[in-house]
Amino acid sequence: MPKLGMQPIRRRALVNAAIVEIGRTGSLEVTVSQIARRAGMSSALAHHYFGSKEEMFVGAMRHVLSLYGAEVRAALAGVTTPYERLRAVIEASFSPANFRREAVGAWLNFWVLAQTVPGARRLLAVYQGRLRSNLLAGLRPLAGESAASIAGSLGALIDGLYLREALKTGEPDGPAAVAMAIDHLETALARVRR
Amino acid sequence: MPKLGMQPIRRRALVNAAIVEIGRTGSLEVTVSQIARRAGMSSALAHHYFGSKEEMFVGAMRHVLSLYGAEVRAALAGVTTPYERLRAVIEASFSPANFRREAVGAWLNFWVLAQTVPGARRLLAVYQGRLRSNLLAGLRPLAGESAASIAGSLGALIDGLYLREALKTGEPDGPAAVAMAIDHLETALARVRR
Amino acid sequence: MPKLGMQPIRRRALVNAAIVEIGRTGSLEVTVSQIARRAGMSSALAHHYFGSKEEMFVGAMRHVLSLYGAEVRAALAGVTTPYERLRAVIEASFSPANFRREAVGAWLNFWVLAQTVPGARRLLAVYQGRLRSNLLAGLRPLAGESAASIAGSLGALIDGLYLREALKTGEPDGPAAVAMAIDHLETALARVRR
Amino acid sequence: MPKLGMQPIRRRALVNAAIVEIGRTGSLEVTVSQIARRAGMSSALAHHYFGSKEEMFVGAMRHVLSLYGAEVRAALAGVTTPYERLRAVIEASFSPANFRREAVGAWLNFWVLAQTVPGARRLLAVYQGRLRSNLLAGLRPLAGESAASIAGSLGALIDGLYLREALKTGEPDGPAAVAMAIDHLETALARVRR
DNA sequence: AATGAATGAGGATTCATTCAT
DNA sequence: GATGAATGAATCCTCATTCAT
Repeated sequence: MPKLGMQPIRRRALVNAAIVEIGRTGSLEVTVSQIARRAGMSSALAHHYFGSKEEMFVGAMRHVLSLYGAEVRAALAGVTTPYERLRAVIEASFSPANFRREAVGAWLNFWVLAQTVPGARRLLAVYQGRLRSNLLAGLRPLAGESAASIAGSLGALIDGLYLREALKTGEPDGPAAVAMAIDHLETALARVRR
Repeated sequence: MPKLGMQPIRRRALVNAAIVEIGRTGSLEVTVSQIARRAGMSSALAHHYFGSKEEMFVGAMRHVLSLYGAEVRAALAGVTTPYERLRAVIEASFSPANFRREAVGAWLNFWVLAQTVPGARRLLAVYQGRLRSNLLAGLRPLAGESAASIAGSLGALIDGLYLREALKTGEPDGPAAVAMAIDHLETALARVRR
Repeated sequence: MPKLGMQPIRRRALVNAAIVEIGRTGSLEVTVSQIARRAGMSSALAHHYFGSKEEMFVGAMRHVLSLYGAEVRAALAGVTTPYERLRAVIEASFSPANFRREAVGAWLNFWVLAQTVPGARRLLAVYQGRLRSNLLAGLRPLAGESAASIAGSLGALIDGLYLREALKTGEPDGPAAVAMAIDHLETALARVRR
Repeated sequence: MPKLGMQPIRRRALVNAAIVEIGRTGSLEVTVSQIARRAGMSSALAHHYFGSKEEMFVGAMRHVLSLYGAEVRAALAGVTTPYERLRAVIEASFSPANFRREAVGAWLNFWVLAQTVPGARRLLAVYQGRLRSNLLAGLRPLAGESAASIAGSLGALIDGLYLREALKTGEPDGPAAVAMAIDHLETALARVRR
């Protein structure tokens, strides 16, 4: 009987390598060979486990999103008040696990991918939907009918902060981003309360 | 008797064609031949006038930014109060000329380009700098020492609104984007005033 | 306790699968994996039992020829007159066992294979030799010195009928082919007799 | 103004090279590079002028058929009696121009190609149709209602002679093939007349 | 000014084959 | 006996770029 169960190991290795390579070069113009080399295997094997370069990219995107999703879920676990919920969502967005150099660098490229590849588009829609509903859940008790509009601007602000981070040099500054988002949130809530 | 002054005409045609093609496909993976064909000339001529594909892309980016710059300048011409200045900057960002389907679709790709191509990076930095200083000029009289922070979040929000527009289907909704940015601005100012 | 005598079973399965796949696709551009899958085993096992793809093809060819040979032998068993012998050979050529869709589709490809692979060439030569000697054995008593020439044209006609069948759609029509070959034979004999 | 009118020259060179290579190796497993090299150009240029390997093959097939067609037309030009017409068709089939080593070697592969590629299938059908109608035109006056059946067997015989030639070593023997086909024809006609 | 002609370099993908288990 | 794992080698095709005219 042969060595078994390599598939998940290889796929994970490829997905990670893809994220690193995309993040490093800041571009989807990465060759399968590069990714495979970084993942420690031949490009033929990469195709064996993923079928195509595109599917590898979508797999990488899915992985980034699942990391993000896990982070959010974990942060929401210990939450009791609506405000805490909002804070948790925002902090998870800029947590060190997600707001890493590579991940942010890859993230921008995933937006581009979503313009072309339906699978990627779907994933992005799921992400946006979850972010929105998480924000709404926290905002409704605090902002009432203004919740939807605040969720919209807060979501756009978060995306914008990611975008700007992708262009900066040096490591991303998560706390600063959190501070800016929280400030936006509090300012909006303060106005509603009056 | 050679035709005179073809250069600017050809370059403009190519730049426009590049923007359309990038916007249409949502990707930088556009061939020089595609662009040249749309511009009504051979790909050899495209190279003659631009030297390389990359320079064509940078040219396209520069054109988009110069359109934006002109729009802003025009809007600022008739302005007297700081608040009007802020409003003008925001409205120019989402004016029909800039906030077109193609331009927005191309814009996201220019961010990606900036990760790889120094010339593109520089252009993007110039854009960000101008936006920031324009916002600051309007904010300082109204928000004092909070001006910098508000300029930061407002700029990020504007970028985020562009980003989100790139994924939506259908024509961009400029007025809605303006409304959201203005709302953010007024909320922030309201808080400072108290 | 290893399973005993798997080799002939596996080989037969592969040979049949190869014939089906070649016949089905009408081409030698069939992958070992396809054949192995149809034979219900891994491609590695296919190599274990056949050493190489080429040998599998030659094995498939040999099988088709041995089926044909058996058919001829059986038909010749109950034969008494030279004319019956000729008729038997012709009918065996277009018997339902040989003149099946797949077999005919594969057959054309075996001719191509024979251009490249010496083993296949030898097999084809053996087939042609047998056909010729079988025809001659029946023709000599009936046509004397014309036997050789009639055997030649009759053989070419049979091959031609196979060839044409390979391009037609729908199931091969054995009886029609037999009728045409018999007609050729009888016409030739009639002329000789006079 | 650039060098002009290369297209037909290049295409012809490629078509000839393809025929030679297919005939030489006796297989469609010929690389585009091989063909291009023999035609004296890069493989990229071959793709430029033909789009794909398959189209090159179909082009080669079309060329062989057009040569054959021209030969037949020329031979039919000086014909007056039905019998001369038949003789001309047969002789053209085995004329030195068509019955060359390479062309015959390639011919068998075109039959294989026709199993897979619709364009090739169509060409083959056209060839068969023309051959048949040419034979019928000569046979009807001589054989009346037997014309159809004789055309069928004569056509199959011609194809079979080609097929057999493809496997022989050494140069094809046109006259021998002609003799065999003519003999078949005359035998068939002799029988009808009685 | 303009373009058809031409190519080198590269890249995704496939596949026969080998090997460790 | 059997197979998942793995790869080297090859192949088609694309494309930015250059050049002669």
